[in-house]
Amino acid sequence: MLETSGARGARLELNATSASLLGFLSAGPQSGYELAARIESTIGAFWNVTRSQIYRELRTLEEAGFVLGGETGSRDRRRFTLADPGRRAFERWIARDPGQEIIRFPLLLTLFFGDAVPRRELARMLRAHRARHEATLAAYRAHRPFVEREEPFPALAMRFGIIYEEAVLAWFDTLAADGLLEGG
Amino acid sequence: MLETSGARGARLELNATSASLLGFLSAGPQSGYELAARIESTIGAFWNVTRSQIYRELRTLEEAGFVLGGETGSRDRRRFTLADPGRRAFERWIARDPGQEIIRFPLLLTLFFGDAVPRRELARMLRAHRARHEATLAAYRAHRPFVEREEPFPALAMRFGIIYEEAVLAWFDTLAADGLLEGG
DNA sequence: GCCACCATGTAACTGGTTACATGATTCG
DNA sequence: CGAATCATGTAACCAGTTACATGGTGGC
Repeated sequence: MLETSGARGARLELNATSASLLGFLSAGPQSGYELAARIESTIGAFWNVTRSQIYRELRTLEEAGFVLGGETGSRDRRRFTLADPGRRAFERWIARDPGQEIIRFPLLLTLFFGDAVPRRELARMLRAHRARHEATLAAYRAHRPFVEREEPFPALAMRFGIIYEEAVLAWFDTLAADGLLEGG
Repeated sequence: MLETSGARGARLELNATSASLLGFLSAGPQSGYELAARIESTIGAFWNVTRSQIYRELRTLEEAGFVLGGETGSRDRRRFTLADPGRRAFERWIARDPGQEIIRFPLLLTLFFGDAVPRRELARMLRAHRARHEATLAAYRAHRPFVEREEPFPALAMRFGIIYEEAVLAWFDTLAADGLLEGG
């Protein structure tokens, strides 16, 4: 009688992705698709997650008794509800020391090996990426007031996003000053 | 007779990790361990790779005829040499458009859900991470002159590293101004 | 000459990505 | 009402991490 779903649950080691699902489910029951959309638009910039992953983690969390799957709706949609063991697991998880950041920045790889890249190609790439970052920064700035008013902690993360994007653009400017964005 | 190693090789799709191995092997034959050390100390900050991965990719690259494995030395060491098809594959790869960066910053996740974290714990974590970033920045600054003198393109990537770390520290300072680093 | 540490690699597992399937909804 | 798009999910594959094994080397 020890093997209840609660007991199983207590032993499941959360990973950051499934932990964040629990965190988002605190706000109420959601389907995988809904979670994916919210995650993408909130922590997506600094915590990359794909939908497939979410569905897999939800299944695991359900088996562990951390979330409860609801009825299957249209298009097979199921909303999941945060269960009590899940809430406790989340609280334990969120208080542990977070690891270092991991960055994968393919453009820096290209630049690192820049010797081997045709100059105009390189310039074209740099300009395209710069434009992308400008757009991202603009989007952050547009949403900022709302987030700051409504959600203090997420706003601190967004602040990072803004400072980060400003830094990236400043870096592009140093490349431009070296003439690397011209041509192509 | 079409299935020579060259023909096989031409079809192998490179991923960024194996491509960068080819890039590093341009500088001469190296073992997996040696590659790991050089990668860690050069692109490690923006291109995370583990040793196990390197060994696996080397095997694949060898099968494809992109690198040539040498004799087994002491402690099973084998140095790999860049072969001609490998050099061509690298040149094709490095000229393609690099994708967007992917960031996984666990501390931001913690902060995003900061409501749920005991205040002193949070302060402790933030201070610890700040210290880590200060150390990283100091290390970059120390190596910078050498890299700028010797390797222009890697120096541009390092420039990013410095700007990034400065931005991260500036962000920590805004948190400090909000009193979030105090206590604990 | 033994202990600690460095160099080198493999195997197994977990997490992340890509490709695919299909049922609603909207709109021209 | 048919085409395009959105919502929802699964399965298979590939990449990344963790844990482990073991042989040299250098210093006491």
